[in-house]
Amino acid sequence: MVRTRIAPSPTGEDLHIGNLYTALLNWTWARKNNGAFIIRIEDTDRTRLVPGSEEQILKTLAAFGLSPDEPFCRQSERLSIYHEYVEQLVDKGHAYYCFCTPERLDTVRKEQIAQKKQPKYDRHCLSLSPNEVNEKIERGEPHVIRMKIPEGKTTFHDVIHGDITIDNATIDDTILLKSDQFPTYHLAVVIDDHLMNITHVIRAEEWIPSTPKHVLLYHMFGWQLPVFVHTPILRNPDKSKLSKRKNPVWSSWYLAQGYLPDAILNYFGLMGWSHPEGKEIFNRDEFIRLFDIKDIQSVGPVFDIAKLTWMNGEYIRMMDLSQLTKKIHNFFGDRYSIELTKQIVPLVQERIKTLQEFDTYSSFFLAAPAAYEQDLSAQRDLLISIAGRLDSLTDWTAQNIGYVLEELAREKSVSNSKLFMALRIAITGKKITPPINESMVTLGKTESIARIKKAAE
RNA sequence: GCCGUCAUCGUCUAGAGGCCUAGGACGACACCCUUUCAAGGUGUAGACCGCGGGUUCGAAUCCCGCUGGCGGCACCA
Repeated sequence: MVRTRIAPSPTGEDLHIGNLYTALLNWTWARKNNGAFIIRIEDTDRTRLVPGSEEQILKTLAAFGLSPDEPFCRQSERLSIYHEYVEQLVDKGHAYYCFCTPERLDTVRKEQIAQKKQPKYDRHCLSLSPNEVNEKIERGEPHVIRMKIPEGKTTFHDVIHGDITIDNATIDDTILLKSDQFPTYHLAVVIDDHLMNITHVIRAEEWIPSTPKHVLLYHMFGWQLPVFVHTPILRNPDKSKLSKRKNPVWSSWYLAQGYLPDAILNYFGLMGWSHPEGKEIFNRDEFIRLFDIKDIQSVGPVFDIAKLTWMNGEYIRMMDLSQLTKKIHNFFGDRYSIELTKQIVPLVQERIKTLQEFDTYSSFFLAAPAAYEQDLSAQRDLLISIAGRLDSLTDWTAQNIGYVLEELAREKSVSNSKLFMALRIAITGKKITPPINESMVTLGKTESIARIKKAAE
């Protein structure tokens, strides 16, 4: 049975968008194989813990419909398990206690760098006798447990990258258990993935360099290796790893902007993977059916928000009116009444790319413009004529409005373009708006004419 | 610096030796439509497949080297 997982750290304000991408891949692979997708909170870094982060991450995942098949777990509640296993490693001679202070470590590292050598622990504490170790522990000296990297080379297979070999000499005697008795990622991830029967470790490729450590640990424990799948990492436009300095990275930011979960996930489906028929728009079921981890490309794609925005617009366009109306009304709370929303949605559905954009198109329905995007001083006479003509209109429909205004333009020898632009600015204050005649119907005759007269002042 | 990894239009990608004078999508641009801006429709430009060698009758596709990008080198994950 296929079992996948994602292992977010509650050290940020929300789920990182890159983690959402990995979550999608893991979730999809589990779904495709009728397996299980689980969430494990990796909260072993007590200093970077952010309150509320875990809750937000879980909430975001749920909002995207990537819910786990089992209750989530926290590494901080599994400390005794890590202690038990790391002791096994010490007993077998695969790990050792280290009492070096951070200051000494720092000094050693700086010397190594100055000598242009690779910064690596110098195994200062490896020579300690068992008695010395016991004495130091009894005395309460702070200590960590380090992995004793054996000589040789380590090779592992990755579904996307093929065989990867690393010389063990380049691997540091990594800390497995920190002085606060919490495990480091390397120890915890191996133990948990094994104990939780994870079959496929699908994670970002930034983990490739530390995978040999994990492989070594599996060997030391005598455990079977999972399948490793190192996925490309999403990039900023400058190709660096996606970061919050250069891009919005918190998943719920996209939700708050009015991007739809399905559109975002569909967009991610195009990152490093492509539909066999070249289709751009496809739903989750189709993705599950066609997706295969072996087809993922190894290049790190740039996260292109312009294409995401286009795709989101396509999703909005595909929604039926009542569904979209409900969604927009919920999105804005009481800012737009359900009745008003219902009237506006048909006017803007084709043009909005995000739910948030609804507001930029529609805010003039709520209040008369406070400012005009274009100067109307040269159009006063024209506006007054428009107001007069509309005032005499008895049947207030979009068609009639269009008819009389077109007639007015002809009489005045003014281009439609000019007349309607002046009207548009007068009514909405903006240059880009929903169809103006229909908008005026929604706004009502009295209000519309009042706005035109005001603009002519 | 050391280790690893990757390399097709600005971006996402198709391409697994001849179907490629390299296809699609986003974006850009142009035109059309039009009771208007936008939206929509149509079309155009855009990669000599990072560079240099090889293998082959034939290479974007295979091999080698180089260069460049990216990632990693914490008591962070």
